[in-house]
Amino acid sequence: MSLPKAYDPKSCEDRIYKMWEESGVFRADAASAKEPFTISMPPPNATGQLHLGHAVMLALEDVFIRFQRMSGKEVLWLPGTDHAAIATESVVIKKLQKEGMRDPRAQLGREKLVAKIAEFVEQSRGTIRSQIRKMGASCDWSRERFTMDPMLSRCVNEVFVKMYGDGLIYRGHRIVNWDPKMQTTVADDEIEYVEEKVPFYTFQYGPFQISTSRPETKFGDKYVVMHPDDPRYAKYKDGDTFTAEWINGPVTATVIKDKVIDPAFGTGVMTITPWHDHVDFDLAERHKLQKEQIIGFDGKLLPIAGEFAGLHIEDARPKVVEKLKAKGLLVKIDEAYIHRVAKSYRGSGVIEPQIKEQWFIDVNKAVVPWKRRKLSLKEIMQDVVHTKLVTIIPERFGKIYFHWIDNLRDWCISRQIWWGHRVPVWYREGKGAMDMHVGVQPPQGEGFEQDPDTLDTWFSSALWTWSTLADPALVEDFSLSLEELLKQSPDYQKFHPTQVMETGYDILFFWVARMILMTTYATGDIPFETVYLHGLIRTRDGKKMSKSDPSTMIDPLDIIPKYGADALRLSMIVGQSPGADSRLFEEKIAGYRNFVNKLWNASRFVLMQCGQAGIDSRSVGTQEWKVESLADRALIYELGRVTTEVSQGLQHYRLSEAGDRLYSFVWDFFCDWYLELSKGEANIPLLVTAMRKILQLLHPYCPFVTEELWDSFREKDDGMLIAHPWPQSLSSGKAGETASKEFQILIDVITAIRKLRSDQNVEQGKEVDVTIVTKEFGDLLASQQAHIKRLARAATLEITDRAGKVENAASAFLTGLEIHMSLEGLVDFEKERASLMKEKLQLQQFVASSKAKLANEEFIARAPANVVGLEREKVKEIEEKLSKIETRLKNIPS
RNA sequence: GGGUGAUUAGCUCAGUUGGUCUAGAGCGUCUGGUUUACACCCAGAAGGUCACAGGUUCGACUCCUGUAUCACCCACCA
Repeated sequence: MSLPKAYDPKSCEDRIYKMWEESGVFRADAASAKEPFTISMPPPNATGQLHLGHAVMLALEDVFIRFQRMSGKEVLWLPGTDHAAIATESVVIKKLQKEGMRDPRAQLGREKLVAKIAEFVEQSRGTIRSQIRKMGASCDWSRERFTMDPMLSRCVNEVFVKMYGDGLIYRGHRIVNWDPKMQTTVADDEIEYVEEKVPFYTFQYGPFQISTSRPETKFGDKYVVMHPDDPRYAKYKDGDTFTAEWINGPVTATVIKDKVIDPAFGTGVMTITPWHDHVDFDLAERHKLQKEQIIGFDGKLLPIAGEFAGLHIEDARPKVVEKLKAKGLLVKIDEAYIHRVAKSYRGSGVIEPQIKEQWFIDVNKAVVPWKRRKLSLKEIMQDVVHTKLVTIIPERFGKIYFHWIDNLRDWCISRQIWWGHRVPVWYREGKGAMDMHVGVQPPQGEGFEQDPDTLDTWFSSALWTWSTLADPALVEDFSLSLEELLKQSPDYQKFHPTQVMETGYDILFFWVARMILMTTYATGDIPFETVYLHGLIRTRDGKKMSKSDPSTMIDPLDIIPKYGADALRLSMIVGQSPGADSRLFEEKIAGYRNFVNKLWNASRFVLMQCGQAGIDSRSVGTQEWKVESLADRALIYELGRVTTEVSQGLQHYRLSEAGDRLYSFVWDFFCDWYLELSKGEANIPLLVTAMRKILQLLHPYCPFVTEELWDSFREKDDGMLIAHPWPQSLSSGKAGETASKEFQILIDVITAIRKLRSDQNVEQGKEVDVTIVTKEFGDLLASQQAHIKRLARAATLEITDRAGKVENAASAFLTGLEIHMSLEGLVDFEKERASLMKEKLQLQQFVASSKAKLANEEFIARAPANVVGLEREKVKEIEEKLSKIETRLKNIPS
């Protein structure tokens, strides 16, 4: 069998993926006796395309999954998509507008628009499915879910009803972030602040001067607020009233004193607009002040604005300023004022706070039974992380998480858009009051009308780890409570809680925190044991890749055909630490493409050796392989070590470290030395065994090449590599360690000779005579002379222990035709001895001084007991180190 | 304003309980190479006061304090 000279990912990736998928290895079995290992794939938004953020998520999770699958776990990796309420609706509306529809909401109506969005989503999900496959993700497609599937929707309703019953969901008039463009509320987290330079006006308001950047909201202002301790305004008392000339004539205003006012800012006095500002709203609530709406939900001024009514706020501003100026009330304008404007994270308009009736989740009400206490949702979120039921990697995000919870306000869950889960509440005119029905199903009676609002998209995705595992066959069985439903769902029983939640740190609050909140509340169990957070992928210059600037974007779909999915995966995993942003650029990917190719060629070489020896590479394992050479022994030892280290690394989610270890093992040890030395005297059974192990170890990282190569090394009883058991680490004990050390000496000698040749400008390829003078390693080097001769191009090699000509007996000398100088490579042991001696001396000094201290009665009497204890412990520790150093010194041949 | 992190070779980054780190890798640069797989390769070289200043220690890139620069997150000012 002969393989092409270079690995061509294009020619095999799709074929291999198809083979895996059709074989059924991706499919999890809820009836299996094996220990489960579950990851719920963070569902990409059902809009548009996958980007590098998704690619890194898929790569990391696939490594976890493949490792655990090979390690004998029953793995479930459940894929799916999120309906992404606002994001999707706004994408589709924009699309329709581009196609010429002026106002799609009004023109189509609810039902038709939702149908249009559903159509778009279906298409988009198809794209996403194929992109996930391109990355090699070995997820269980038979269990693919969508947040708006019937069963997932039912879970949403179940949880809503349960929370309502517990008094955790309430409806109230509160100030919310209103997006006039999308005509919906937006969550606190979904707002980002953009700095803008705007004029900052100061006006005369009765006896006070007040400043504002938004004069157009000031029509209804009839309170002035100042700090109670501000001496400038000491003569005014809380509750005092006065008359002020204002935009549309005189108003009666009231003085309010409150500590939120910063006396140092502006004039230290402000008027308030409670309907359109969070802080003012809180203040108004505290002092029970009147609130008036100034701006309509369409962003235009209401009748209270008098002559300005109907104007859009943007247009009204200069006109209002003009009028105030004409009245002589404008004191000054500061043109360089930096103001932070709230904008929607979803990329639509400027946020205008408004008071609206909305649904909220109360995060402070202590009604949730947890460990024989009643806790609030906030407290539950804190408890599960504090008690390490949920571990966050990297740890520092725990702090950020707690900080976020401390500042968490009630969560507004209703949205005024149409795409999403409709609030499961129905109303009808009743006798005197409104009839309200909150239920999983619509009410029986006549005349009920469902709440027009939909739920925040994170409400449904917060249930993702388990709503996806509820048995869809039971969706119509409404006799079952949520608890019973889950009890009767085999997947839920087998695979929940999940083991790892792997996602970007940017959605720690949006999603991870809310999953912990909702899942722990709804199921009484955590959603996952470990949270593994990855960082953002940035450009080479450290900039964010943004859709608005396509030149900064790297599209996985451009990279994969060029470099292969394996190379892309490696470049996003190796050399990255969790939670840290990283930069990606083509050269980096090319570097890992080269590695993949190196692996390919190493296999090719091994296969060639098999061919030359007339051995079938697929039936070597049945033969006994014998350990022949020093290199063989060293290989076995190193193979054992790398297996142990990689297994441990993967177990502890240290993917980068383990990957890096494999990279250098394969390239620097296996290819550069073992394969080179095996030329001419290949131990084929061992070579094939090593190759098989390497493919197994690398498979989680680069599944495609390894599976492709596996075909050449697969024995009769082997299936696909993806399903092959993870290699056990062979232990070869002391003998192996010695072999490894001796092998290192051989490498050092060869390297040293090569370096000498280079220093002496010996022509490449020209053979020289070499003399090595050594006391300790004569036998070793003599047994390896063929290798030294070949790899260092030595015509003759003399090894002697005559140290006569040499001052330092420990250093070796090389004598070529014209070369006679000292060789540095061999003195490692000497150096080691020297450094160990130095360390030993230092430690001995410490032990001596410390013991003297401990013998001193005065010290013992005066020092606190724990200090003495610590000192003793430290002495013990150092003495242990000393004894280790002793043994190491003894092991150095002298 | 509060918080978190980063600062190691020209560039991108590793360095997990302080002691084989006399600080490594990849890319780039330079020199030389058709050696029984691989030029997506091989052999070598140059290049670092581990941001700065103190402290703890027998010993600090690693721990502590402070400073500087950068990045991000949270809150938000009328």
